[in-house]
Amino acid sequence: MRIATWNINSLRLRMGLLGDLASQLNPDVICLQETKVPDDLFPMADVVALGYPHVIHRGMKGYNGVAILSRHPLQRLDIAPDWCGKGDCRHIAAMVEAPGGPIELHDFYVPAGGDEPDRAVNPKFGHKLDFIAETRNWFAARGTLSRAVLVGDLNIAPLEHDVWSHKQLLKIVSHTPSETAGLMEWLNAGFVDALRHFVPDDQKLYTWWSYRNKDWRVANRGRRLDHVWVTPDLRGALKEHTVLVEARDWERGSDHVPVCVELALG
DNA sequence: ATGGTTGAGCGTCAA
Repeated sequence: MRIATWNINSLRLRMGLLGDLASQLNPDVICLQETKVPDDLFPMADVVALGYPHVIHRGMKGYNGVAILSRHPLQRLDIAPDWCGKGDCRHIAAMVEAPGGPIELHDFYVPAGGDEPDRAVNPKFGHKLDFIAETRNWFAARGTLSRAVLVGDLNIAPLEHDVWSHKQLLKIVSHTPSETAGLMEWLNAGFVDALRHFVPDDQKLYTWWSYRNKDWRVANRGRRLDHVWVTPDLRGALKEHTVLVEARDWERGSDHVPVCVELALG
């Protein structure tokens, strides 16, 4: 079972690149964030033509938006609350048919949080902290989960080597101590960091490079904002991972690159 | 400290 996640930054603009992702990574399931398409305009026919007939999506005009595309049947899970009461299309979940039984799959798009890491002057930062506290509490209250996978653009790079300079980013939103501690609490509410299962903590690992760097590869000022978490019972099933770094050079690409994890289920 | 770029949609906000 191959599960990919990608902040596509507009699904309709990058439909062709989604095809490149599908052919290069061969995922069974693709989780998207920032689709930026209202549900009534979702390009269902194009997605089905790519080989993903089982689709759920939650979109709105202009911002946000998440979708799960699958080769295997899905059953939508509507058990989570409306995070922070905003109704803003940042989470979608499903039970996915898989060898050995269904997998519970969560696709998240955590608020970016604005520029100023101070909730007193920047409500977007407060929203981000509240969001990750709510999600952590909700998963913790569910007790020990099994056969669950959580992916998405979590907009936080939690570890020192998840950013190009730990020291220079400590006051930059995405790597401040309140965010990284909050994300680790959420992770520890029942998950294992699948990408760090494959790549040791002392090695640099990025999934995002700003549009604002002319030559992103030379500067290499990346951050690991995109994540794949699995419940501990699936740790032994983790088979391989891919961070599709070359996608950052795709013509009119996203500032995030796709990430894929293969699980040996059954 | 600042500025740099992109997308949605048409002024400006969000990232």
